[in-house]
Amino acid sequence: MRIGELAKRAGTTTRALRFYESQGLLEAQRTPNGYREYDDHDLRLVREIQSLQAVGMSLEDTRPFVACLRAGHESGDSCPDSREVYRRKLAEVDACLDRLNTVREFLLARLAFQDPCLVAEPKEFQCS
Amino acid sequence: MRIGELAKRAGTTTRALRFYESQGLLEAQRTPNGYREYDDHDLRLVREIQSLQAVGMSLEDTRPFVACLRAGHESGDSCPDSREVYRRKLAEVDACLDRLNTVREFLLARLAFQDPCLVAEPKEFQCS
DNA sequence: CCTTGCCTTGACGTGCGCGTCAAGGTTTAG
DNA sequence: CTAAACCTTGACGCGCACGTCAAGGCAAGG
Repeated sequence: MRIGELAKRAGTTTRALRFYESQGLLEAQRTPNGYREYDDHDLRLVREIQSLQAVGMSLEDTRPFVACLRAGHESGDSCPDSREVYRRKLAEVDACLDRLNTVREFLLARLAFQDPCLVAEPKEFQCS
Repeated sequence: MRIGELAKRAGTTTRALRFYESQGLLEAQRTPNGYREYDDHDLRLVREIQSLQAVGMSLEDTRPFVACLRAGHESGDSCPDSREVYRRKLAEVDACLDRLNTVREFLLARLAFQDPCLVAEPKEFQCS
């Protein structure tokens, strides 16, 4: 399939696919006229990238997963480097959760302090 | 005081202060030679901006607080617009917390699935 | 032959909060 | 007189993941 169809199947854009290629994440065969030609394996790679991005990973983070699939593994996360990314990301997420909880408490305290009626009517917190 | 001293007192840079001015967040008197001249009230404004940024607010978010202080209020969050920003930010934080918790569970599930020994030795989760 | 719709590379734009020169003017210490 | 340490405006850079145009080549339908 050509780049337009791959984009359609993966639910992305041709621009994104060309960008992945420029970053060395995706390779493509070329037809005699210079068009990129992809197969189902490439679609698999793109979907791997997308699902990882969906959980907040950068394109750099996806490299080990793509390499793992390229190496012939069934899933992109069955290689040590990929799992290391998982662990690092988990640590980042935990740190972010801690921070956000602190921020949340700060905001709640400020709102409560400034607007005592909200303490009496916590309904405001749920509906807006 | 001039811009360098204000920056030093606030623990920021002259570039940041000039940027705030370009965004209409900070105003400055000018001495005859064109130098910016600030007073303690301006230092207060800068500190307000910084403390809000520290909890993840954008410069746009800080506008109502600055305006509130300019209007003569004791604290920047004693005006309706400021409290509205607090509430909006709280909603964003809550949404972000939900999302991060989902991501966290995804990562934990993946790590557990791929690396069963981590289930037996959760020590890995704490020390790296 | 012409239009339509695909494809190519290249290059600049986006948002945000400044950092980092560039090229100069001012003030103060020695 | 000169050097150091301030100050001024202006303009480009950064990171990230592309979006968006530009200018053109290729293939198929009518």
